[in-house]
Amino acid sequence: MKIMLNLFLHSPPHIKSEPENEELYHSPKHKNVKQWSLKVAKKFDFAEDEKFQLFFSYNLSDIKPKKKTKDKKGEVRADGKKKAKKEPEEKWKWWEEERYTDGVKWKFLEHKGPVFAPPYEPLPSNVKFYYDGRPMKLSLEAEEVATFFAKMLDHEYTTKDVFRKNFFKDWRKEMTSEEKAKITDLNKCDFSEMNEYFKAQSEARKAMTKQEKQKIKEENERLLLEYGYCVMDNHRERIANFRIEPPGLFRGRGDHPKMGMLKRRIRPEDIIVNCSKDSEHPKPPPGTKWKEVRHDNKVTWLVSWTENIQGAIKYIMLNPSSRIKGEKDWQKYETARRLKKCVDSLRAQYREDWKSKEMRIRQRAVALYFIDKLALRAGNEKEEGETADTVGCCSLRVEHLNLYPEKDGQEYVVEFDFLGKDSIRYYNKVPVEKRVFKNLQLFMENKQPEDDLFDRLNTTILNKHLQELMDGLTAKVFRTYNASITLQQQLKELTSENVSAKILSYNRANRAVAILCNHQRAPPKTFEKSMQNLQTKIDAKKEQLADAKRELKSAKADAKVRRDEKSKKAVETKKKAVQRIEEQLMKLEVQATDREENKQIALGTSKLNYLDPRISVAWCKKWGIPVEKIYNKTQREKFAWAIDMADEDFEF
DNA sequence: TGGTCAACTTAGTATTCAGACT
DNA sequence: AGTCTGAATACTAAGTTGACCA
Repeated sequence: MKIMLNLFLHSPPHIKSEPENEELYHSPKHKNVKQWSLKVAKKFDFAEDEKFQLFFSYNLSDIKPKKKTKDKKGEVRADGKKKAKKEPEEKWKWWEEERYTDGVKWKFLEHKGPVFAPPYEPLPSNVKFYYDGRPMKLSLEAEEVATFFAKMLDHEYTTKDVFRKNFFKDWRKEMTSEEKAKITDLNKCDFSEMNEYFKAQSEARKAMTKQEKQKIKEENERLLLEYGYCVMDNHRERIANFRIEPPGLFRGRGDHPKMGMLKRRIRPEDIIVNCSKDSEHPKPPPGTKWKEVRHDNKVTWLVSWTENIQGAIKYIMLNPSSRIKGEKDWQKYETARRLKKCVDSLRAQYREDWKSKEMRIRQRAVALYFIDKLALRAGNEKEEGETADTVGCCSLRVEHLNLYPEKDGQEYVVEFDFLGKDSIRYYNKVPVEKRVFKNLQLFMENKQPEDDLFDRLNTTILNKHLQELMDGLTAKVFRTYNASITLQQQLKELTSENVSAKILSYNRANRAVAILCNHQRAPPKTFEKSMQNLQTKIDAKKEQLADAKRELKSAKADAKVRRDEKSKKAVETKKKAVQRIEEQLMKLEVQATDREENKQIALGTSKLNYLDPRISVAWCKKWGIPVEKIYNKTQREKFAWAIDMADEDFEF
């Protein structure tokens, strides 16, 4: 199994040092061997995953069950013979294999560990920091933190009080006692020279020659090849995030009390490595140690560390295309489909519960109604002052809704206005059933605006209840279910004739879901401009159309006078031209509509996380639309299981 | 019963890339 | 070839859920 690596380890011929100024901070050990073996690989044009094998102790083709026998690696390479071009290797269909049942996530796991952030590079001496108008040389530690702030100067974050306060407090912790004594007021700090330096740097980066850019690209590819994959149970799998988050200033979303705090640098001593006992364990950089190496095959992560802002654990895990993520995703949609089967009786049940004598049951039932009807999130309690003040269903407060017995010609209207996940505003006016309305009035009676709406309910209680109604049912299943069923229904309703119109319909259906789930985005910075460009195009096209019509008219007149074949033909040609231009115009207008409607709506999140991909795949197959029109490469990789297994009859 | 922690999914935004346009 | 733009990807914050413990 370890043939390859050993072979190379024993006989590296003159190990030419790698090109200078290469950023090899991440792969300090063995680099020459790897460097060399990579060169060999390139020279001989080995297939990609053969290159990959150079880095691992594990020889995939020895164990891959389905692969036809290939020649033994060792021999081929030993004599340096060029291999036949790899035939496109068939993709592993994990969805056709048996799954683990007992909570075991894998039997074998080998990887190379994380890639650390590059070390801090001190500023050149001509780039100065000024305090109170006078230049001041900072210690390395203080300087590094100062650069984090300097880089953000153009961002409005740095104008916020909380951000500045948190930053300054953490910055001072990094200062020497002299610096601390001197630097007492952030307002007297002048980072502008540093800021300009970084701007110049990024300009310089943009202005690099092709060659230089190419070199960086190649280095990144090499890094990806070595650190970007692991071996899990006989298969090479892509890792999602193999780089450790670099230090910097914490940027929370919304009104976050911790914005501006220093996110500290992660060292090997902070890292817990998870892999199998019998794998080749990743090595920490020379002179360092891992915090711990464990072998827990009941979890999916490869590396973890504790972050210092919230004390949360961060993980390195696999890509969505991996078996371990794919199975879970598939399972999620199967749970949602089971909900479909029982949702009617479940709805009947909570409607009954609106009448319950018990307050807790009424609250539970009304909350569930919101989760079902409005696709609200569960809404866990959060620690006050630790995070932005956001809520979900169970954590709604009285101040987040207004009740209108009658509004805009509708009865029993509830107006929601609150900040949800990521501090995205949820605003909605919905007519509800009378019983719900009465219940809400009751829940809000004698309460202050900042009191909980559902004071007898939390997510634990709700999910316990749901679990009793259906195995595997939790609040978030409703979001998945409602999103997917909405897509399916909309696709049935909206579909139209030609391909581009169909794709517009698909986007519309997708958009209906995004609106349901309140997936918003900031309007792109270039939005107005790009709309304008499109409008210019449309105007030009209109003019072109007018011209074409004029020409057609005169051709007709001409034909009337001349009455010969040639002029008749000319009329036909002009007619065609008008038609063609009309179509083009329509297409542009459709595009403009699509874009306008999408201004503040993000389709990606629902597409990636809520819509059963089999619905989309089935739709594509039914209408002969290439799946590439709907899913890009990454998405096709993530949804490979669905693309392979769904036929046009698939019903969610 | 409530609090904490761990593990995992979901989320918007910043950055990079690629290809259309000039 | 250089620039501009939208799409793809990278990044990492912010949720949900369930287990465990007192």
